[in-house]
Amino acid sequence: MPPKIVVICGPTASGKTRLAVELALVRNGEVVSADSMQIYRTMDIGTAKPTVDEMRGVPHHMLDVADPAEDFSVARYVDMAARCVDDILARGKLPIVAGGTGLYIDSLLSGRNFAAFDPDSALRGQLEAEFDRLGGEEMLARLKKIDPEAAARLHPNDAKRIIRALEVFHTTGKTITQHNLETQAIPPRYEAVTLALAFEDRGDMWARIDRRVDEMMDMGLVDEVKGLLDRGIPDKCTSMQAIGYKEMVCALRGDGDVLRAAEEIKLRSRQYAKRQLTWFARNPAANWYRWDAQPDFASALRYSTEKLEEFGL
RNA sequence: GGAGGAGUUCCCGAGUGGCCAAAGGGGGCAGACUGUAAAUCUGUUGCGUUUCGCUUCGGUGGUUCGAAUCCACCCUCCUCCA
Repeated sequence: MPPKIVVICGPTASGKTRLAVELALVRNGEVVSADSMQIYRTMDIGTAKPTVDEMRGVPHHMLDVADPAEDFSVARYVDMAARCVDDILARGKLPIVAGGTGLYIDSLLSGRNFAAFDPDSALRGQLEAEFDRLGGEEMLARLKKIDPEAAARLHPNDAKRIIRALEVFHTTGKTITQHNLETQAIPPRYEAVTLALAFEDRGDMWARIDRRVDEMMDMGLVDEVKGLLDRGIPDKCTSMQAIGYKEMVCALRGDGDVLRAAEEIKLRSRQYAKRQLTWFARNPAANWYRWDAQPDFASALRYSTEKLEEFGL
């Protein structure tokens, strides 16, 4: 049997950080972040990275493990996070994976491995150029000849996935469909009890997100982004795709209207939260805990420990 | 007071007699997702008993076989002249 661990997921600003800490305190746990942007050093305010105070002495892992100028990826996340989890288990403590990046969480739990990848390969550049020149229909037709199943699933506009499917075939000789089947056959690395946080009412979630963005502005988001800009972090870096950063960069380079940028950040965060909900809703095993207007952590903690016990933790 | 201009579906905005329930964009809603994932992509968005019917384009009335599109009056807003 794979080792048992805890997962806390949910959309942005749903209280994951706080619940993870509370649970860790009562269950002798350590937190492993599953957040694709909190991995970057110096990106603290805009990613709502837990502060030392918020951590309340509970060890946190997978924060600040990469430089904003580096490229990061799911595969790297899984390698590093799995080591953290295994180490926590070896020390007899409870790993609590908490975060909002669904792909990272699922990949960590599944034990999935990934086909080789090189973002700067000649092949990749060539495929991208061909996609631009020939268009999606043409590239999808090409994929259909080698991997009809993948082609049937993909939309002609889905450039990223069409290119990746072709790339996997050309570099490994296996179709992505075949690769996926093989990786699905790998037994899960961990068995998780999943706690999913959300708000009963969407309007309450939005209000919470708005407030959080206002707080980020008060805490100095603008200066944090200026710092990154001064360091010359290229726009194409993964880190610069983060909500809160790309909008602010745009404003600072343009008319300097940071308040309008903050409104944009609120909007993008709401939309992101919806995508997260869609992702997590796919997991039939998730135990949802839905807040009313105000989160009640005492009650959520009771619910969580109950679920842990049912799960045998 | 005078001269122009404008009011379109949640928002912006096209549409100047039938092919208009009304382009396009935004937002909303829903979904996808296997090395960029806070990314990327898709569907949908007046109502209904849904290959058809009903209500809608500031208001009222009119012209017409037929109007968001033409006419009259009214209301609101904007610009300019007083």
